[in-house]
Amino acid sequence: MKPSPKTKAAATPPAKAVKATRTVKALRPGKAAEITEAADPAPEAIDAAGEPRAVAPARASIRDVAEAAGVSLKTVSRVINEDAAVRPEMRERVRQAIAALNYQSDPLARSLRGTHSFALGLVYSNPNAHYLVSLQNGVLSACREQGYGLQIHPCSTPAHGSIEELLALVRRSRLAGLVLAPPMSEQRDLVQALAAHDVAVIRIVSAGDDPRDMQDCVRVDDRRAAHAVTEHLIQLGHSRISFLWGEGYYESSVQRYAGYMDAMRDYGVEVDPQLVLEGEFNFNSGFRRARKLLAMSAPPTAVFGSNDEIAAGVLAAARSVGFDVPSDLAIAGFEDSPFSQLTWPPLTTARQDTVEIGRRAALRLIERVRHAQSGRPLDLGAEQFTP
Amino acid sequence: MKPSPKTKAAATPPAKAVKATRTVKALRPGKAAEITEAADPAPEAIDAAGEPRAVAPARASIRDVAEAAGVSLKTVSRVINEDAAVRPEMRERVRQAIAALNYQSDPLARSLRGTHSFALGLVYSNPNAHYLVSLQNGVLSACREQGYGLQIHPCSTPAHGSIEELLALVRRSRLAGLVLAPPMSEQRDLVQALAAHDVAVIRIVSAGDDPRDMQDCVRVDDRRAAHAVTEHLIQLGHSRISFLWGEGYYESSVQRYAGYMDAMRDYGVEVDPQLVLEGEFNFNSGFRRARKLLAMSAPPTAVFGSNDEIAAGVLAAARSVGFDVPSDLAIAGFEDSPFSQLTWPPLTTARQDTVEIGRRAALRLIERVRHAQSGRPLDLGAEQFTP
DNA sequence: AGCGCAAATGACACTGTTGTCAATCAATGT
DNA sequence: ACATTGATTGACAACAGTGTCATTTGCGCT
Repeated sequence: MKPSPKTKAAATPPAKAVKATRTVKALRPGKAAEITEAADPAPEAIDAAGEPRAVAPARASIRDVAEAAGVSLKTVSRVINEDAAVRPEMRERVRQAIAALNYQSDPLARSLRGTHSFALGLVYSNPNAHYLVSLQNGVLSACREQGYGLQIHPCSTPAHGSIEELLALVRRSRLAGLVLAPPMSEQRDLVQALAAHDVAVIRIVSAGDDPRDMQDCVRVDDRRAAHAVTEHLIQLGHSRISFLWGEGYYESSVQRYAGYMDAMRDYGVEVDPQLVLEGEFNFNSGFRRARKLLAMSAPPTAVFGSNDEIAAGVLAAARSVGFDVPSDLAIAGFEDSPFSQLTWPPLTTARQDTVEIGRRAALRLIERVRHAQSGRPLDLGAEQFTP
Repeated sequence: MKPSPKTKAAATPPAKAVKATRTVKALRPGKAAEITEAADPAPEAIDAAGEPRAVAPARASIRDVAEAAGVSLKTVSRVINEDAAVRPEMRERVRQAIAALNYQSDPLARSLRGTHSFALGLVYSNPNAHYLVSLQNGVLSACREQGYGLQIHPCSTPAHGSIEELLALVRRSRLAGLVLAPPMSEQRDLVQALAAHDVAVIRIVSAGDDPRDMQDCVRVDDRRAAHAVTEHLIQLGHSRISFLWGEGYYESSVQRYAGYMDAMRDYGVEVDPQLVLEGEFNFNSGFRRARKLLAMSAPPTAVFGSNDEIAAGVLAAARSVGFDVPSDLAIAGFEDSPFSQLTWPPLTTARQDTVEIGRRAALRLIERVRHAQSGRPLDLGAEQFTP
C-alpha cells in the first residue's frame, strides 16, 4: 500500500441541475472492495483422528414412528396432516411416538407426492431496500411459524416478471402460492393469468375502490395515512401545502394523492394546482421539483413528498437554496425507508408496519393453500375479515 | 374521514442528547396503514363455462424422455447429471429428446434420493437493508443461473443463529450449503460446528491476516478501501482526521481502522488518539461522537465514519452546531447504503460491489457442492483464485 | 477368433411421504 | 340376529428421480 497520486474523483451528480462543491468519490468496485477466494479446506482437520465422528443420528422417518406407535404408515401420515378421521386415542399414541423420536416430517418427500410443496414465493420489483426487507421479514416470520419455506423472486427485469417466468418458478419448485408485492400486485393481466393457471396468489395492494381489489388481498390504507400527514401539516398552520406525486401508475401514488385532497377538502384549505407536481418516487425527482417550487414567487410553506426519498430530495433542495427546515419550509414524507430519521432535522413521515403487512399476507395465503392441499373446500361464507 | 383535533405527535428522538425543533410524527402503525383482507374469490369466474379449461400439458418426466430417446431411465439421469460415462452419441440422442419434450428435471425428486437438495441458504444478521438486498440479489443471481433455489435465513435473535437452529434449517430443507454473511461468518465456533456436521459453507469475510480466513471464503478488502478513503481526505489537505469505529467485534471495523492507520502512516500524518473514537455502526453513535469532537478546543477538519450511517450522524451533528459541510468539516463514510447520495451535500464514501460479492460466494459454493454431490472429489490444487 | 478388461448401459431397489381403495370394526336399523 | 352404514385403519402403488450392482458392449491384444 503505497501512496499514489491518482485523484480522479469522478462522480455521478445527484441532480443534473446542481453544481456545488461536493466530496463524492466513487472507488472502482472490485478495486476498493477486493474479492479474493481461497481453496477448499483440507478435510484432515476434521477426520484426521480416524475416529468415526459422532454419526448424525439418522433422522427418524415416518416408518420409525409407525413402528414405535404400532400403527401403519398411513395413520401416522394422517396424524401429521391433522386428518379428522383418526381416533383421539390413536392420535395421542402417534403423537407420543413422534415426540419420543423427535420426528420431523420431510417437506421434500411430502411435496413430491402431493401437488404443492411447502414453500411460498415472494414476488417483487420494488427497488426500495428497506420496504423490501421489512416485507420479507414479515413474510418469512409467517412462513417459519407455519413450517413453510420461502423462495424470493425479484423481478429486476420485465422478463423476470413475465407470466412465463413466474409459472416456471412455481412449477419448478411446486410453490404452494405467491405473495405479490406492489407494483407486481397491480398488474391485472398477470394476476389473472396466474389465477387461470391455478396458482394461489395473495396481493398486497393500496386500498382503493376497485372491487377487484376486494379479493385475495391485503389492503394497505395509504389514503388514510396521507390524510393524517396532510392533516398534521394543516394543524401546524400551513395552508400552501405542496404535494409531490410518485409514479402515477403506482396505485399507492393515486391513494396518497387522494388522501391529501381529502384532508385539504375536510379542512377547507384551498389547493393551488401549481403546487401539485407529478414525478417519480426518488431523490432527484424530489430535488428538481422542490427547486422549481422554491423559485416560485409564492412558494409553498410545506411540502408533502409522497415518499421519503422525494422528501429527502426536497430537504436537500431547500438546503441548497438556503431555506431553513422546518422554519422556512416544513417537509413531510411517507416512510418506505428509515431515511427520515437520518436527516437533520428528522422529517415528518407516515409509517407503515410493513413487517405486519408481509406477515398477514403470508398467513392468509398459507391458510388458504393448506385447505386446498388437503382437498377440503374452504368455507367461503365465513372468510370475511375486517380488523 | 373527518378532521379530528387529536395532536399527540409523540416521537422517538434520534439522539437523546439533542432537543431541537423537530417535525417527526409517528402514526400508529396499523392505524395509518390499515390492513384489510377480503374473502376468497368465488371460483366460478374461471370454471363456470364447464369447459375443461386448457389442461396444463402434464410436465414430461424422465420416463418420457427415456422412452422418446429409446434408452433407460438411468441413462437419461446420467446425461442430466453430466456423468462422463455416457457415449457422446447417446448423450446427443438424449439431449434431443429432452429438448423435444421440453423436459425439466424436478429438483424435488432429485433431492429426495440424493443427500442434498438444489438449494442454498443465506444466513445473515446484518440489519442493514441495502447491504442485505444487494448481497441477496447477488447470491440469487448465481442461484438462478445455476438452477439452485435460495432459502434466506435472517438471524434476528441469537436463537435463530444458533447451531441447532441452523442445523435444523439445513436438515429440514436438505440445503446443499450455506452462505454466511458477516457478522455470522465471523463466529468461529459456529463455522466449526457446521463443518463438523458436514454442512458446506462459504463465508463472506473482511480480509484480515487470520490464516483460518484463507479457506472457504470470499474476502472483502475493507482495509484497502479505507486506505483509499483516508488517502483522499489527506490529499484534500486535511491532517486532523478523525476516525469513528463501528462495533469492535466486527472484523470490518478492525480492517477499516487498519486501512485508516495505513494511510496516515504512509503519508506521515500524525494520528491524534483523541480523534479516534469507539462506538457503533449507527446514526446516533455518529451523532453523539461528532458532537463531542466538534466541542473540542481543536476539532478535526475531517471525519471518517466507518460506515454511512455514522457519517450521516456526523453530518447531522455538524449541521446542528452550525458547521458547514464540507467547508468547515469534511465527512467521509463507507457505503453500506445509498444514503450518502441522499444527503446534501453528498458524502464521500467507499463503495463495495456487494452484489458481486454475493454472486461470487454463491457460485463458489455451488461449484463445490456440485462436485461433492456427484461423489467426485474436488481437485484442490487448481482451486486457488485471485482476481 | 478368442480372451480380458474397462467402459457403457440397464434392472431394480430405494428415498419419505401421500392418494386410492379395500378391509376391518363398531354401532345402528329392522 | 343380521344386514347396513359410516367411521377407522392399513396395504400398496405412485411421486420423479438416483444409487448399486449386474450385464452388455467395445476394443486392444495375442
